[in-house]
Amino acid sequence: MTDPTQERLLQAAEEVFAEKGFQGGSVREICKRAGANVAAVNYYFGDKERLYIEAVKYAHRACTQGTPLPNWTPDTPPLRKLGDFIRVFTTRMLQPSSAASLQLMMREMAQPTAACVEVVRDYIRPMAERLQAILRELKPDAVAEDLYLHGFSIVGQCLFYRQNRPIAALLVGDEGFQKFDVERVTRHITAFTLGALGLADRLPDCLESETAEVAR
Amino acid sequence: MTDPTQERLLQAAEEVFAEKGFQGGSVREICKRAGANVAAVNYYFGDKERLYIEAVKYAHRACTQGTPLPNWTPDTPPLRKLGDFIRVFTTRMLQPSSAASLQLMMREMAQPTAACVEVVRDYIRPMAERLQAILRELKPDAVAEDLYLHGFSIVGQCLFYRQNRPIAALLVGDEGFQKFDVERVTRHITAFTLGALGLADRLPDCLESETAEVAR
Amino acid sequence: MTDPTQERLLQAAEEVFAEKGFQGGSVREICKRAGANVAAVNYYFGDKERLYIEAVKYAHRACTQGTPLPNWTPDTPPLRKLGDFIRVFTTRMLQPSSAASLQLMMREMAQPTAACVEVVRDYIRPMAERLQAILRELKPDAVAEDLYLHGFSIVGQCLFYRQNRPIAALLVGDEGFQKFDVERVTRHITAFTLGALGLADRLPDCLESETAEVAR
Amino acid sequence: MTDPTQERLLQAAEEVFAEKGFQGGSVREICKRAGANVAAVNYYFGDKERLYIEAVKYAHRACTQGTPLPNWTPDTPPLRKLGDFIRVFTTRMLQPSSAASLQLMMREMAQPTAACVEVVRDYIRPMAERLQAILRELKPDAVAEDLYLHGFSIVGQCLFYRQNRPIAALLVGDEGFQKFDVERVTRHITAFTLGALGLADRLPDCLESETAEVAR
DNA sequence: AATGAATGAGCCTTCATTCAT
DNA sequence: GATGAATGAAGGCTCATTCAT
Repeated sequence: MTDPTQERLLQAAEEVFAEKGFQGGSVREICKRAGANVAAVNYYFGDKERLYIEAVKYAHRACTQGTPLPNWTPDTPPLRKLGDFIRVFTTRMLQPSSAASLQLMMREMAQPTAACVEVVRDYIRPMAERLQAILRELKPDAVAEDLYLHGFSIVGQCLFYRQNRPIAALLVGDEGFQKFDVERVTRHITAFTLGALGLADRLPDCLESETAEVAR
Repeated sequence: MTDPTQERLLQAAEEVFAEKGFQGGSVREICKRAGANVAAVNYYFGDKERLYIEAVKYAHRACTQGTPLPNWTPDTPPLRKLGDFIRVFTTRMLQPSSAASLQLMMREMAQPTAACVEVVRDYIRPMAERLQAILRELKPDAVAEDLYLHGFSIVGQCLFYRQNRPIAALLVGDEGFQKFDVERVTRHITAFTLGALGLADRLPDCLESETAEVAR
Repeated sequence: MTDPTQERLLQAAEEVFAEKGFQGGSVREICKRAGANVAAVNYYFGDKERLYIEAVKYAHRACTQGTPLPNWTPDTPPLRKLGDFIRVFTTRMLQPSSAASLQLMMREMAQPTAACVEVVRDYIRPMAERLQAILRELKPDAVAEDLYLHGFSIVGQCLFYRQNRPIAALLVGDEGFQKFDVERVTRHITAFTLGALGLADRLPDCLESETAEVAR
Repeated sequence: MTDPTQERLLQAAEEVFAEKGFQGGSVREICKRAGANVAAVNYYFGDKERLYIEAVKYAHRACTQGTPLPNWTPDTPPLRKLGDFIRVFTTRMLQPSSAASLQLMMREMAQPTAACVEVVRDYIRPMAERLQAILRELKPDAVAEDLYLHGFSIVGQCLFYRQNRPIAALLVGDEGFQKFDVERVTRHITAFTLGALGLADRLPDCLESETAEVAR
């Protein structure tokens, strides 16, 4: 992790695998891009598959660490938390900085490998549980399955902008897609979701977060 | 197209590419599975990439034809159309029959290739325009971009169940995911969406479609 | 078998494997020596191991076909058969024509692989049974195990000249080893064996075979 | 030589090279088995080939020291010496204790390397000369070449049981080969050889050695 | 003296593709 | 028109070896 060659290999692997997939990316290209020897992958990671898994985890780490959730206090109101959550998610989806990382994650979702299990366990489940907790505060009487359905609806809206970005861009044009920036999408999804929860009038409670708090 | 060998090649390519991706799937395996000669791919399609594109289009055709939209009359109320649309989409996402086709589509979304352009033009854009038309009927004063945002929210909810199925299944368990069947998910997304549109009380107008109408 | 490329591959494999062993010989070198493509081995034989097995069998065929046993008639006396057998064996061991073939066989004996089973079944067992039959005629009252011990003693004497040729040549010098030609070794082993069988006075009955009959 | 790491490397090399040959055995595995560093081989022996040579010599030392010739007195009769010699040789060939050592020696015979010269000079030639001396006592009038031929016949019979053990075991079955134990083979080869020397009636003079004398 | 991190050469195999038939 | 034999390129990986410590 601290070894600079290992770090460069992970970065290169993230880019190459994101661009060409596990099968399409070659160890040779990754090493070349990382300025390392052909044998470096086997030396540091054992084999190509393990490098891939580590690259996926590295990618997810890059995605989440770049845009963390705010540090809520015990008395942060749940609506505020929900607004924060949506904003963090849309930010992750739309900011171009971590394009390769997200691309790699999307590949992993489409065709899960051994990496998926580790990523879900280490990174996704904690996020999911935080969203469930927020929704439980907002709908204390709902059964667990309904909470999941609501969570899926919220997250599904956010993920759309990354997972189907090429399609959306083809539909509305690249310049058209530019208009869907973080701010606009966040406001839309927040309003859409509050309406669905029957809390349309509480929209201001959600959006008062300073954007500076979550922007990196 | 009418050549039975060509047809078998497309089916085999759909399966293999869905399972292993473009790079992972081999021409040899596809030909073997289709009972054709090793050179058949190059003979019928020119090269592997063109076969892939045709397989993606074939897959999308299979997806849409398997679960078509109902034939609405001019006086079908828009809410009913919206309900139908959601049901058709969730059905496509959740029914296991067309697993390979959808899997291949998901791959293409995650990493668009030349096939993506053709699929969007031939199959996705028409669907998108129908949804835009429905939403325009429901919100005649909204600007085009807001209609898109609403459309993305609706479709994003539906796509979630396919694009992130492995993750969702890991979160709630395989047996837990079974509970999210077409009926339940359809009702949830319809209700969630109507609420977001401020039409929560109109839910019955959406759901009166006989399921037989959309079941294949 | 009839394919000239396949034939050349077998010959090249025999030489290379004889010289460097299974691990030491490379597919690349074999193909190069055979004037074939690098992929030819996998195309014709599947993998390196199968090529090796076929090369060993090819080598044994070359050894045995070059110096076959004479066609005995029902009334050929057993001593004559024994003399023929010894002469054929020493000829195979000492004639330089099939050096590579024998070298490869010796390697296989020292470290048997999957090829050994097939060679024993197809080529060695028939020879062994013929020797057993001859010995049974000469010693009708001996138990089977004693016949094997005698057979091993006879064959062991012959094999020595090939299996330990480098050592013997180092002991007596290369020019000294030259003196142990087929004729002399045959006479010695025949006389030694007849003496061991208590038939020393019958030596002439053994050696009357025309050498032309077994020389190639 | 006295360095314990060097000793462990030699033992490990003997085992690995015996099992997989020079090319098949890897320096890494040898070092691992010896609990030494990857670079230890190059440090102690220069390169892999020199380690191999030392391992072969080490193996031959282990073979001969494990079953030494008895200490004959000047008046030990030659027939007794011959019997001892045969027994020592068959014991070395058939006792399973030194399997790895002998296996490695057999490999070296089949494909002599630089190690062969040294082994012959240091270990084999002395043995050969002792056998020549014995035979010279028994056949004082024979020419040197005939003495060699007789020596080769004797040693060839013994070596057979090791050099062609896999083949013999395939011919008579593994359990069948078990019956050829040291005692039986020794008696057979001794009797066979005495008969060949025209001394069949002197068999008792050969076999009176106490077995304890040659057992390790 | 002795180590282990790091390397470049080479391994076997699979691949998509072509060409003569 | 349609095939299958044959190919060159490239794949992942293992190897013996070296060099700074």
